[in-house]
Amino acid sequence: METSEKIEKQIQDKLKHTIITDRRFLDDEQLDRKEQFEVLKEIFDIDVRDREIRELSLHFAPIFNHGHPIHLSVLGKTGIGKTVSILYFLNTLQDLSRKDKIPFRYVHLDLSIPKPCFRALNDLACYLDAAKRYKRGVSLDELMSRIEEKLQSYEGYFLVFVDEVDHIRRDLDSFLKFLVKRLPQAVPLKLVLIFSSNNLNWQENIDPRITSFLKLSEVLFDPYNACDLKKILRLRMEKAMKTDMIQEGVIEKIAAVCSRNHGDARKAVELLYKSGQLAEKRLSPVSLDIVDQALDAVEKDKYVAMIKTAPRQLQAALLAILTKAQATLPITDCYESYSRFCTKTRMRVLTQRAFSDLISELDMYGFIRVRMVSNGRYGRRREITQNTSDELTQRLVQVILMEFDLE
DNA sequence: TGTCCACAGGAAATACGGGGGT
DNA sequence: ACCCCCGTATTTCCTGTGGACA
Repeated sequence: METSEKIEKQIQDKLKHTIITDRRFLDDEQLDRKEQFEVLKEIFDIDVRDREIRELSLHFAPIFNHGHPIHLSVLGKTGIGKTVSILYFLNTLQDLSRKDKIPFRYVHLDLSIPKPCFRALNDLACYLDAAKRYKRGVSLDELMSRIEEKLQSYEGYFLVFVDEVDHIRRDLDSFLKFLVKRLPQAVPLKLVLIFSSNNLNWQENIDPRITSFLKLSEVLFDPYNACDLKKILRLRMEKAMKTDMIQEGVIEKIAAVCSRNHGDARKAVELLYKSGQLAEKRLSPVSLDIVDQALDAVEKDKYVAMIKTAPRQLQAALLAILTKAQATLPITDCYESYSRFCTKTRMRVLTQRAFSDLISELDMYGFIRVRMVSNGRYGRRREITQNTSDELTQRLVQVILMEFDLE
């Protein structure tokens, strides 16, 4: 009797302290396009992204006059709503053009995960229903021809939204050459391209013969400021959480922290989500203190998740460094302990050259810091400094060992 | 001031693996 | 079943270089 009472009370307690009522609205991945648009529309309605949308409208207005807008380059950091704003805009554009009986279609080429030219073209072909999904084995030329063939009979506006152009890993040149020079000549349609990128100079490394041909207009997306973030967070909170469980100032704090860092809305929402989860676990409302803890947790999770999915060799390299106790150490020392580890686990031992690249990669991801030190007469070398807190270091070591099935 | 270490890091070569065409 | 082709990972080869030392 007593136990059942206890259980009942625990359940009641838990329910009373539930904070997140619909987690889907705290994670865009779980929303479908339509829901994303709805959320977005509400944000637009409170004047966020007003300027950007206006610029887009002005740029594409000529379509309704049978003009031909030039290509567009949309710039701005990640997580500030470039993709979803543009998609929303394009969708509206499509509706409008339908009303005016203007043939208009668009394709969203999503390169948020980097892929080579071949994949990108293949994706485009798939959207057009011009080819199936190949892994390998078809030449680029073949794909291009098929795309052209498919579009041969279409004469309206055709818009390709190349999302994160600079993510085309190899041969961005030939990809662009196709879109900019070859395709428009091969088919009768009116082609308009939109490129988005978080790198302001993404055109820098492109063959000048293409750039000179490519006339671009630009729209710049600003990072969200604290005020925008506050509006966005409040909206999400109302949709997904019990508002009375969230203390005064929490939203403001998250908005402030995130606007200071990157102005990234996705991260802000993620932080709100994590705070909610943490608070639920503690059976307490979301307080400022909990936000701090969530901030910490989000940061650490990022590193752990990254190393978990990283290639074996990279894991081994990091392990070799983390298990060395010194604060700073030259790469050669690391290489030794790395190669020892490899032989122990019967992995292939990479050359120093390759190892050196792994080190640079680890530096890029922020696991370690590398700096060049010159000893003059005695040569130059790079030195590695650990960049993670002791606690995180231990956790990373643990995770990597687990990945290797070692204790 | 010139030398020269000990490595960095670019470029090209090579190995590899897996899918499609035939 | 065999060959060809492409993308990726790694190796091999090589040139470049900051600055202590003589």
